[in-house]
Amino acid sequence: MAHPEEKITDAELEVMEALWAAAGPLTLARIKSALAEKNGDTTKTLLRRLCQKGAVAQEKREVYYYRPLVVREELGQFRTRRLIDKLYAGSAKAMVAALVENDQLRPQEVEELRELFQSLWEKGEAQ
Amino acid sequence: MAHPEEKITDAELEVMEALWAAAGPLTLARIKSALAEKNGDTTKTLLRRLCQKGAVAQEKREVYYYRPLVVREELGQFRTRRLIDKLYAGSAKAMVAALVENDQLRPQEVEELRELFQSLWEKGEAQ
DNA sequence: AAATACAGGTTACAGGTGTACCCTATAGGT
DNA sequence: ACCTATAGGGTACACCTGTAACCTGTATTT
Repeated sequence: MAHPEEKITDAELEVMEALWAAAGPLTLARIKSALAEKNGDTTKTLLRRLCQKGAVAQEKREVYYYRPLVVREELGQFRTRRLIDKLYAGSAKAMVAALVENDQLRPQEVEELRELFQSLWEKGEAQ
Repeated sequence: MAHPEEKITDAELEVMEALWAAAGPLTLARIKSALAEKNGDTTKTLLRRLCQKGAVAQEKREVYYYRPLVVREELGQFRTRRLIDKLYAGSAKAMVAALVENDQLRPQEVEELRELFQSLWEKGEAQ
């Protein structure tokens, strides 16, 4: 699959979270316990689908080990971009402004972002 | 439906866009031409589903007029919050930082956001 | 050894989603 | 008056998604 990011569903994302959270490849047993799933068969299905989609690789040892092929940050970027395009007319700034407008940022975060944009801007001015 | 925002699909969103873009309620004919749809029947289905979901209201005159019940900005906020929770560990700041990191903001926008956060911060310091 | 647990592989199945067809009545064009 | 387009209402259908059952062979427990 060219862009596995596009196709990862909500339930599949939970499995990806387990894989991302781990230091290395995980067995099915580890994934299931990480997810504390009632019926582990569901996890098996999700893993199979993720492999089909190219979002996860399986490595055969005594037992299969699973490893994420999609990077969490890239998925975040992809989803964010898509959201901006669909609901903020393509303007990332519009989304950030809406976050401010809707009080989604704590004072502490406002302060940190102020510093971030300040230093970014100084860098821009410098050249 | 309690939260129609949760359930609006991609295809349905196109119809919502047409309704949001208009000044007032639209007829099916107007919506179809706004969407320039090959097969207008699909739009009929989407409109019907949106009405069922409580995202759109129909008003009977000589012919039905359709009006959005979901507000674009609220849908944006809802989707954004969900994305932040799922892929940025609930931190809006992390998402904004990622936008910066991934060069999703034009210099002009950086400047505007710098001013925005600067004035926000000054307001915060003031009290 | 018998019983249990479970990985790997396959199949199932209900509900959601995108896309579309059919039918009927009516309105507008010729 | 007749033809054509189409709104409104219903139905269809393949694919996706969440959830899970079944089977078989092997490994672990008792």
